[in-house]
Amino acid sequence: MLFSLRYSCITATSAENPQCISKGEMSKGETTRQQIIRKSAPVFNQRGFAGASMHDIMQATGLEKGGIYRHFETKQQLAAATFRYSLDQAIQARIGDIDPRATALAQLCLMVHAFAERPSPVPGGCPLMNTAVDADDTNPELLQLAREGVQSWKARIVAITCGGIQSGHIRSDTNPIAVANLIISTLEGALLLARLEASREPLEDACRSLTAHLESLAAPRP
Amino acid sequence: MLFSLRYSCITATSAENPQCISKGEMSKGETTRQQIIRKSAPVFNQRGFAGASMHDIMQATGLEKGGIYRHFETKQQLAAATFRYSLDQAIQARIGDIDPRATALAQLCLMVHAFAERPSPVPGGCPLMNTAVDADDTNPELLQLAREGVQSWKARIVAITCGGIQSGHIRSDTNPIAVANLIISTLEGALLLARLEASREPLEDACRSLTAHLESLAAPRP
Amino acid sequence: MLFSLRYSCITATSAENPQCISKGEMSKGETTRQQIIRKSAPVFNQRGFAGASMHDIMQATGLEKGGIYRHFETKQQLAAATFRYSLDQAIQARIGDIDPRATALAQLCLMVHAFAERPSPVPGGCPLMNTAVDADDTNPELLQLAREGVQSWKARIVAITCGGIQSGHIRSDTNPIAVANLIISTLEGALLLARLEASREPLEDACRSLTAHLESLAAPRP
Amino acid sequence: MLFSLRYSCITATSAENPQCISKGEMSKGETTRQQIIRKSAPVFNQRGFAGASMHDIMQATGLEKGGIYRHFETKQQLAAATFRYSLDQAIQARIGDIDPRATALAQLCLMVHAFAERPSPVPGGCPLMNTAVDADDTNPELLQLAREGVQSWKARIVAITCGGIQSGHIRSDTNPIAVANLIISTLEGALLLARLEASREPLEDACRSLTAHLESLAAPRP
DNA sequence: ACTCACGGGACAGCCCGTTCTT
DNA sequence: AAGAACGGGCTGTCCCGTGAGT
Repeated sequence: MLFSLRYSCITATSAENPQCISKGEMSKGETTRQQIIRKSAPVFNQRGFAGASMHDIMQATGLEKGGIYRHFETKQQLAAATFRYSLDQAIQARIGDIDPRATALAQLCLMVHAFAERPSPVPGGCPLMNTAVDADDTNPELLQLAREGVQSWKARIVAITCGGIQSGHIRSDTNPIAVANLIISTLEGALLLARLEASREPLEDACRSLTAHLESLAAPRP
Repeated sequence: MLFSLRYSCITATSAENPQCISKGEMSKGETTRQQIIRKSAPVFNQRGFAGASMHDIMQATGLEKGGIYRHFETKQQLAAATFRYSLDQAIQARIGDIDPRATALAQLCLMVHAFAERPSPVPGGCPLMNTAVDADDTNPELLQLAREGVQSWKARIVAITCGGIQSGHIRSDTNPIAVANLIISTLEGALLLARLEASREPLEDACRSLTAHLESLAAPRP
Repeated sequence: MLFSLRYSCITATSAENPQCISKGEMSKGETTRQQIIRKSAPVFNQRGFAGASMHDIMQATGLEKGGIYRHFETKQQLAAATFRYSLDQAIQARIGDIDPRATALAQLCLMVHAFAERPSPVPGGCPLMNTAVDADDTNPELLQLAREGVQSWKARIVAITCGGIQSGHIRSDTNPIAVANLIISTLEGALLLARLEASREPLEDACRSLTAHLESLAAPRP
Repeated sequence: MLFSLRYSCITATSAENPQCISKGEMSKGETTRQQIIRKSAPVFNQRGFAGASMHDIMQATGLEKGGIYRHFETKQQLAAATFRYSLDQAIQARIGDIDPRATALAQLCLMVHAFAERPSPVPGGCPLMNTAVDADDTNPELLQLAREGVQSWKARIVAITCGGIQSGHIRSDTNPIAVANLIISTLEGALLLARLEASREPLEDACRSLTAHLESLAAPRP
């Protein structure tokens, strides 16, 4: 409840032209724009803002510079759009199919498992971590987007936890924010480790640990 | 025991010319080289390899290009040296003063607390995470260094845990690697969150959670 | 007499489609074409050929590029058309209302005063000087137009002077071409000075000097 | 006297590193810098700021971009330096050898003749006129330089005229500023005409007219 | 008749690295 | 050992012009 506003805000910023998607109709230019974003997303996600050149974007999209710059005024704007897209994709892949009618703990467990099991839909790893690290100290705009992204994710977890407390499934002495911090920290950290070691093991360990922790939050049956 | 070899390996790679340091004597050139590394480290750590220009390095070091390229053949080599330096600094700051005669659990707890409480000695955040994210997909050499860094850290935790099991302070059914994965994952993830939110809260939550987890590993008194 | 041909030639080249104007009817396309010229003229006059981009023209006209290129094959052609328009405007503003039945000297004085007192109807200063300076060494076509423009202006002065000589109002030992050269030189130079100093003073000085000079050309009463 | 300050100011700004020239010794870089200015001056003077590309400068100087941008931070700075050089050259060529001990009127006549007879030492015409027209409405910095240039020229004429009045050679009711305005206007305008017509005639006419005017300023012998 | 979309090349400026000089 | 000077190449961006679509 407390965070519903913030959460809705992220969906608004991350969805590119939702009305077009819902209508299923797009103008020629809008289609191209979406294609550019889709094709550019891996480039930025893998190489970072400074490491991705417009030449790379040209190759990835198959368009010439003139064609790209018609749809985005600057590389910065393109990077921002691709980040929103990448984040949106990552969110959809991980929490898109969580049943809101399930128990709060079940929802959280599902979120953790989905995160641990499904690789990032956009090549290059978690866009949130990538952008946070890449943009820190150099690109305030992108950093702000990453900030908003993580806050909305956090808000989502807090909202579910609060719901669980209210419905009596989660112990009332639980701190929702600490739960969110722990889940996100452990998952993102495990992702980093898994990337470096090229192994799924850290993710599985994180998943196990978080699941155990979540179960310990269950309210005792009356 | 199992990991002692690897651990010693990291100290070898991360320490720049330890014999010089121990001797306390350095040639003029070597001093300059160390200065370049020390002054460049924050630049690479904050902006990444592609984002840090030689012009930035020149400003940071106060040297002209010729002066820098006398000591490093390429930007790549300089970046590698600064990464080794940054990582070494980070390790020393966090686990340098851990008493090897303390209990295994005490050592691990101290490590966790030191990590959570002391900021990175090199500005720009954890060099391990930064380099892992920055070098992934673009710079195999730096990526390999980050890989070695995290593996040596992991080996250190595993070694302590194994020691605790052997000495009977840690439950024998404990998986040392899972412990290492969890510690590193949670701490690094919390660091990322803390950076994005500009708050120490995530780190404190991670510290609390890890401490509780470590205490649960204590072997029951006979 | 001698220059009447040349003078009529300038009106032909500088007037855009005079037959349409006389008829008072224009097709849609022709109207648009005229609008483009009218709106683009200040841009070219202020920034020069190389300095005026098609983007500037688009903003000034409110049309897209395609809409402009329908009416002009190249930027060069558009620039030529706008120059002709600007020059025509400037001429009309300065000598449009000179009564051909007045004395030759009166006509010349009026011309001088009109030039000194009325600013260029197209923003950016005298299109003749602008184009001459801008096109010299780089744009032969525009340079030729400027050449024709100044020659026709000169021809006009020469014609009036010759008329004055024939009618006995101007001393017969007067060199009409030198008169034209002096008038044009002094006025254009004063315009340049006035622009640089943002002051009307140079123009007034020039006007005074030319008036005095013209009066000295009056034939002595018999 | 009144304008001596202003006049000295222009010589200060227009002379590039006068101490080096006087000493006759220049470092390698300074020599290159002077060469760049000397070779670039005609390019800017002929094509204008927007019309002159760095590629043109490269061809003219025989240097690569890196070599040029070492000495000038931006194209703008290079253009400013070349303008100062061009103006200085033009001034030296026209009034450099005027004997300050001659009569005021003689000095002015010599100046007029020198201007009319000697072509601009830097190809492309009078840098003052070129820059004034080119920079107006687009380049305030260059415009300001042109402004200062013309003001210093004017100040020079005014100073000579004042000297003539004080020494009794010039009629005391003469307005020095009007004299300066007329001389500059007529000469610059004639230059424009001469350029357009590719003829020296307008310059000769201007010279004749100005000479006559100057003679009319002579104070009557007592 | 005009907008939208795109191509390909040119622009100023910055990049990393090398060489010459001191 | 360090600085000064220079070379090419690459960057993001803007350029003029064309053609499909409405």
